[in-house]
Amino acid sequence: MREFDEQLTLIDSAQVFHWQFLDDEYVSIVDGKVRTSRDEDDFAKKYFDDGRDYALLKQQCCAFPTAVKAIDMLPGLRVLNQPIWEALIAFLLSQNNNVKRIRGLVLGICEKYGDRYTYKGHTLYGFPEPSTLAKLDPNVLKTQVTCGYRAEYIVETSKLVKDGFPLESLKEMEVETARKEITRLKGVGPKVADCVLLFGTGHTDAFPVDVWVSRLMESWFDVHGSREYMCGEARRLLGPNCGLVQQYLFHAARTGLIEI
DNA sequence: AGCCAGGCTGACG
DNA sequence: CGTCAGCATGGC
Repeated sequence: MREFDEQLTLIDSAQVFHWQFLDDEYVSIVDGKVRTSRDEDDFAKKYFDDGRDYALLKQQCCAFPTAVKAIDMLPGLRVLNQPIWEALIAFLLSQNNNVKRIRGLVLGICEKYGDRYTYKGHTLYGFPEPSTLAKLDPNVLKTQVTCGYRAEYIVETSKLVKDGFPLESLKEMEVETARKEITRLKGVGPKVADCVLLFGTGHTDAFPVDVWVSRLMESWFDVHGSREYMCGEARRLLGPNCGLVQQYLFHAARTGLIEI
């Protein structure tokens, strides 16, 4: 029996956008299959990050009271290991956007172009394949999903992935190498890259800096400068699991749990 | 009503 | 190398 905060991790944390609470359980289509938070197969163990010592995280950043506080205030928050493709599309849509709308866009792209599934009388939709999105006219996508200028990023990226862009091999690379590689995709800058690496390839040392993290780095850690600089400082200060810590910090800041 | 959102691109110094 | 307008859309 897995113990973690499902509402927090799967719905509220903004690391994934296509889970739903139906009847009495959390359900999604992940990698082409119906998944629930109660699954106990090997895929689920990896996806839900079973086996990680989350208590150890606190120890690793014990020099930083606010980090410890954030971790203490959010017990049961986990960092998922998502399929890279799904994380990539979701975070392409996320840029310069708010969480509520990102969820709508991700669900929209699944409903419009993904396979349909039936689970206990509910209809669910999976992520569309790269080849499916690669065929779309960006203007049509823009009309059907209202993702604005991001439509071109989605289609361009889908074409490259369909034609063999090696997403899986990112897992074997050092963060900086993987980062450089994935930012070749149009619409993938430093921040989106770090989200894909943190949530999709298991790079726990990827440290996404968005507007919230930028603010919190200044006020909680007294780190000032460009987002790239903050990124490096975070790794230096918080260590090789700084990405996992980021998730606690981000949520604490964004929800106002801890005052910026 | 107007600023903001899990930013990026391309242009220009 | 750093800076910056422009970008689509909707939440609040």
